[in-house]
Amino acid sequence: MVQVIRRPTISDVADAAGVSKTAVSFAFNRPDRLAPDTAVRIRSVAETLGYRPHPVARMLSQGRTHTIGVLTPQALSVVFENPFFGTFAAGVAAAAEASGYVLQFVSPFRGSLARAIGRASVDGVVAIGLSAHHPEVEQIRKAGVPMVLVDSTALPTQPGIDVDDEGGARLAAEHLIGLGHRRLAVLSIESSEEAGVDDPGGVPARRLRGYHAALASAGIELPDEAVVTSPSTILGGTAAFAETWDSGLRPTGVLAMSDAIAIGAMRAARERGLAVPADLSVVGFDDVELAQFADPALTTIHQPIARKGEQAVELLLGILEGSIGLDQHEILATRLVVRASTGPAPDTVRLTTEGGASDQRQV
Amino acid sequence: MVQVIRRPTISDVADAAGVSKTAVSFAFNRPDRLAPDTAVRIRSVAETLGYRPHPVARMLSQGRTHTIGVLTPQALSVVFENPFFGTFAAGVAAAAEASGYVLQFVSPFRGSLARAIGRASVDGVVAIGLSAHHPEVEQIRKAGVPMVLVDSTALPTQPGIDVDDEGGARLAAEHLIGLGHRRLAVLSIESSEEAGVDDPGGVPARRLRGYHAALASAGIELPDEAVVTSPSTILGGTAAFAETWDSGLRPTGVLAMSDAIAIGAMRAARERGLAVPADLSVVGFDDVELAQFADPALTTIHQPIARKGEQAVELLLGILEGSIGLDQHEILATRLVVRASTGPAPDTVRLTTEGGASDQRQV
DNA sequence: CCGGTTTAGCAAACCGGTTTAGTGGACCGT
DNA sequence: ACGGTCCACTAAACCGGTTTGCTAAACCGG
Repeated sequence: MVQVIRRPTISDVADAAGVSKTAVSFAFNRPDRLAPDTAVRIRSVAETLGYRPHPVARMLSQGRTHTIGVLTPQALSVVFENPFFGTFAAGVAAAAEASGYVLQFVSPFRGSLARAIGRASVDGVVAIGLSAHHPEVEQIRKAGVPMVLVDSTALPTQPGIDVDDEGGARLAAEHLIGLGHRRLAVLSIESSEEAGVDDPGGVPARRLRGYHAALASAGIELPDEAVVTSPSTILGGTAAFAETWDSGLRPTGVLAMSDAIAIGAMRAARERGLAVPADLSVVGFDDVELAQFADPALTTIHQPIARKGEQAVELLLGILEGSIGLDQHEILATRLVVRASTGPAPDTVRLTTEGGASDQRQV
Repeated sequence: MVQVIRRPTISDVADAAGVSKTAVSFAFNRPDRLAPDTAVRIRSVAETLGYRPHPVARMLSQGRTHTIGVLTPQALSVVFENPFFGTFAAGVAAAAEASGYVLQFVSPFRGSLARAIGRASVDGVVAIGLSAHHPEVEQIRKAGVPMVLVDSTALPTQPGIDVDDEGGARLAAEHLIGLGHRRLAVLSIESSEEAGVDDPGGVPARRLRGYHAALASAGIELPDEAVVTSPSTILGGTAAFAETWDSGLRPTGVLAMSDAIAIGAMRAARERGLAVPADLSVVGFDDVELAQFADPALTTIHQPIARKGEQAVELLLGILEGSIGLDQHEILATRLVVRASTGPAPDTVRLTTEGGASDQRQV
């Protein structure tokens, strides 16, 4: 009912032009194998008939779909709400579009990513935030689908793209330490997968190591209760800082593992009468677009989010055409971006400057 | 080279189980047509062989892809950066996932959407922000691909989902008028397509009509130079307000056609020493997540962005299975959400309250 | 004028499933 | 013992392209 007029097939064109199916196929794909004027004639017949090669049929016979899948460990309905993912997807899309590839998003189907992959018609896959030790990764690899892991553990036999999370985290902590902060709190993020929370190769663990490294070499202690984990959202950050503060901790600096959490934390701080950065310094992570528009503008660790997406598909396409080995692994640099949410520690202020931060409530 | 181990086909399973291809197909799709134990046996053989039906082959023979396309008039690399689109996509994804459909995003290929659709393997399409008068819409319809237009002109023969832009805009304007504002500026958005800027059915035109309607019935004039258009981004809003203010206009209220523009305008206002809402009231449009986290929290017109996406695919799926006619068109409600970015007009303040807004700089 | 090479185009196999139209045997009532 | 149903399963056609191997004609130099 829906499709009244049958779409013309290659046979229709062949008949109308008085040639074989082969000739029509050649007219589109290998014009050099036809006399020039024949090719032109066939194409014009095809045009008047409104013929378009059926993409699915073409996929089947060529054995390639010209589609790359983006694998997410969470449902798409949650993942698309995340601006970080949006930027990553934009990068993926840019590279895919440039190479004429189409994008398909793949999320767990009835609880299983492997099942979902089986239903997807893709040449290869870019997986974001999927732990390399995830049990399904092995299944997918066995299924023979080339895959690039982004933000995952570096695995020798598995191509991947990462950023220098540990180095970035260290920069963040060193920045606060350099400003005189000694009492710090870490607002950690939940790993996107259930099992991965304490995956030693996961992003949260890597960032935590970076924080620890900087603190250790400055001889600063980070008590366990000063590390609290929450979902990487503004509300999550608000709740996490509230929990920290209300439990009696009085940090002068906050190391947040995402910008969303950092912004939420600033909100909670303001609600408690704290001024940022006069009373509390906050440094985020990721440098999403929003970070520069926050109030105050957020000091954070920049990572090339979109670039990660581009690199991932470039790597994947290289693997698909066989020009790149499977052991390729790239680590992109992170850097500190100082904006307005960090400043000298309150204690230090009294010693070095005078005035400045007005409303100090130290404990 | 890449795919060393050939993926098992239905014939492999048939041979291994000593049955016909048909039987294997039935074992998966119509178990009732097989003796129960045979079906079980076949499935277990398939399992041990690691057989998964080839999705592309299945698409070809069934004539359905179980994929719905999301059509965007701009490149995906720009569209994914837009939080509004992210929320819309989340809604689309929620409905698609619930029905077991896969998502494919389709953007112009070599400048043409029709070309892109021709390359896409989808059962139907949800188009966002595509003018119904766009020349390509007709091409796509002729191609026989069912399509639901979102945020487009209502066309009698074309199913669509819209929100009450005009009514929402009127609410926004009435809100400011009710607060005593008389000198207003409108920050308009560029239509997503080049041609559509002055499409009388487009979203910007509809919202502008709503503003005008409210102003007209209050007897307030809106000079042409008080309507300025910019891209729907924070920076766009900053620039637009700057342009307005620096050209000598001194509005006490701003009607922004998107939240991003509103937030940008607040930023520009603050840079000029204006306090929001004491000196300037700003009302946005859309109610994206960010609106509630802006400082001050943004008064805006709420529209059900994600719900629009859900409705669109529900409508599309209904059309695909033939249970819904092609003339269906839904208009979702909008409503005013009052937060902290609007308040009494400065002039009025002196008359009705005393004190309150401190730092008034009227001209 | 002749054997060898190129050129232009075609028939048929193939990709991996689904679906239609049977087929042979078991079971049934009479 | 016999015609009719049912049941369990299969052979072959089909979806709409691409690709391989081949043939007949045109072209070539000697």
